Amino acid sequence: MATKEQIKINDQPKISKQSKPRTRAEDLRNSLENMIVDGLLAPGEKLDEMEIAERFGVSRTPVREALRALSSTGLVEVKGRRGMTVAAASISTLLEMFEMMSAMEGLCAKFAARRATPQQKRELRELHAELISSLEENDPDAFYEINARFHNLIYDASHTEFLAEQTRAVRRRVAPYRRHVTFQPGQMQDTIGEHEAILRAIEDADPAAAQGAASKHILLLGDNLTDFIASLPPGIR
Amino acid sequence: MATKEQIKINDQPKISKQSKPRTRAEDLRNSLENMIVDGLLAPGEKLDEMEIAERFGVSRTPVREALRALSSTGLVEVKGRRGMTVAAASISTLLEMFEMMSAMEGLCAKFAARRATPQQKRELRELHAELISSLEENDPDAFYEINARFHNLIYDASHTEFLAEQTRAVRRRVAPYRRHVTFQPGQMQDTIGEHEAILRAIEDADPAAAQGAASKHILLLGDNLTDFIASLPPGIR
DNA sequence: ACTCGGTAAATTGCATACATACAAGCTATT
DNA sequence: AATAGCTTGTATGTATGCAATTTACCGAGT
Repeated sequence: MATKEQIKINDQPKISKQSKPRTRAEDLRNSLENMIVDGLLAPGEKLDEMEIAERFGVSRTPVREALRALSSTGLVEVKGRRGMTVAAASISTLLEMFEMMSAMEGLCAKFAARRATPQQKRELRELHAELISSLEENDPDAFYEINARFHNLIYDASHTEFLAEQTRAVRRRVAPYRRHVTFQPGQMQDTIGEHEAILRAIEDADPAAAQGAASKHILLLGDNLTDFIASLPPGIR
Repeated sequence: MATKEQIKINDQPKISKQSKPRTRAEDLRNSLENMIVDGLLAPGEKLDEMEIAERFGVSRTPVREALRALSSTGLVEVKGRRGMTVAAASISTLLEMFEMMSAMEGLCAKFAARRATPQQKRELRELHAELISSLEENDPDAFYEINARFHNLIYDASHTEFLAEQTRAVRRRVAPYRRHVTFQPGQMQDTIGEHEAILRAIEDADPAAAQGAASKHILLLGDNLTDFIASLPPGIR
C-alpha cells in the first residue's frame, strides 16, 4: 500500500541522557525537524499527514502532534484547513533572522568568554584546527558540520539554558537556507578568520570583544546569504 | 458532570484580518496562552487534559494539540509521560530571558527609529501620555496594559515580521513573572523616564540611541524583577 | 474558447475507543 | 514491622472513524 518504503525513525543508541520521553510523536518531531533542517524537505513543500504517517508507519495522530509542535518553532506553517507546509522565508525575513541571530550569537559568545572552562576552550581551539583542515582538504560538507559543532560548543560554553536553546532554535530556522552560503567562493576562508577572532576573545576572556566578533561574523554571513539568494531567479527561491 | 462551568473560547468579533484558521485547537492555544500569560494558570501548575477538555467543551484531541504547540513555545513543559505543566523558570533562566529580550527590544527599537511612520510616532507619543496619566491616577492595571501596548506598537513600527514575532514570543514567555515587578515601588516612575528616552530617539530617527535606550530599559526591568523574585521565600517562587 | 457554478473526491479537524505506562496502595514474605 | 512485588486505577499515547471544508474537475452557458 505504501508506495514508499517505511522509514526507521530515531533508533539512536540511547545516549546516557535517556530521560527523553521516547514517544512516537517526539521521535517524529525530531525526525521531521532534521529532514527540514537538512533540506530533505524543501521550504514551501506540502506536508501530507497521511503520506507521512504511512512512510513512518504510524497513525495520523502523532504526525499531527509533531507537525503542530514544529509549527510553533516556525519551521512549519499551518494554513487554516489547507494543510501544512515547510516554512518558506522571504528575503526580508531572512535578513531579520540573521540580524537576530547576530545579536544572540553575540550574547552567547559574551557569556562564553566569561564562563568557558579551560576544557571547552581547548575543544574550541581543536575544532577550529579541524575546520582549517577541512578547508585545506576542500571538503565543504565536513566544513559545514564542523562549523556547526564549533558554534554549538560556544552555546554550551555560554553555560546558559534559555539563551542557548533559543539561539539553536533560530539557527535551525535558518539552516535550510544556510547551507547554500557555505559553498560561496571565499566564504569558508572568511569564516576561518572570523572564528579566529571569536576564539581569541574567548581565550582571552574578553566578553565585549567576543560579543562583537561573533555578532559581526553572523551579520557578514547573513549579508552573503541574502545577496546570494537575491541573485537567484525568483522561481527558484 | 463538569464541575466547573464551561468557558467560552475566543468569541472575538472577527476583526478584519479573519485569515486566521478559526479552528478549535488554534482557539484553545490562544486561550490557554492568554491564561498562562495573565497568570490565571500559575507556573508549575499541572495541566490536566481531560479537565481542560471538559471546561472548554471539546475533546482531548484539540487540547493535546494546543498544549503541544505551547510546549514548543516554552510556555508549557512536557514531563515524560506524566502530563504537562505550566513552565516554571529558574532565576538564572529569568535573567537570561531578560538579557535576550534586552537585545531584541533593542533591535526592534533600532528598526522603529528607521522605519516608524509619522502616524506611529504620534500614537507612541499618545500612549506615552496615557501611561503618565495612569501613573498619576495610580492605576497599576491600566499602567500594565498601556505599557504592553506601547511596546507592541514599537514592534509594529519596526516593520519587521520575524523579529517582531520572536520578540513578542519572549515577552509572552516572561509575562507570568513580569506583572509582579510593575507594582514594585518606583518601577512605574522609572519606566516613564526610560520610555521617554526611547520615544525621543525614535522621533529623532536615531537608531543607535533608540537601540541603546530600549536595551537598557529592559535590562533594568529584568534586574528589578530578578531582585524581587530572589527576595521571595523559595517556597513561593 | 473561456468562465462560472456545481458536484464529487480528498484532506484536514475532531471525537471516541483502545492500548500502554506510571503510580499508588495493598498484601505477603522476611 | 518493614520492604518488595504485584495489582489495580488513572492518565497519557495512539489509532480509527466520522464530519466538515476545501479543492479540483467537469459540464453548461455566455
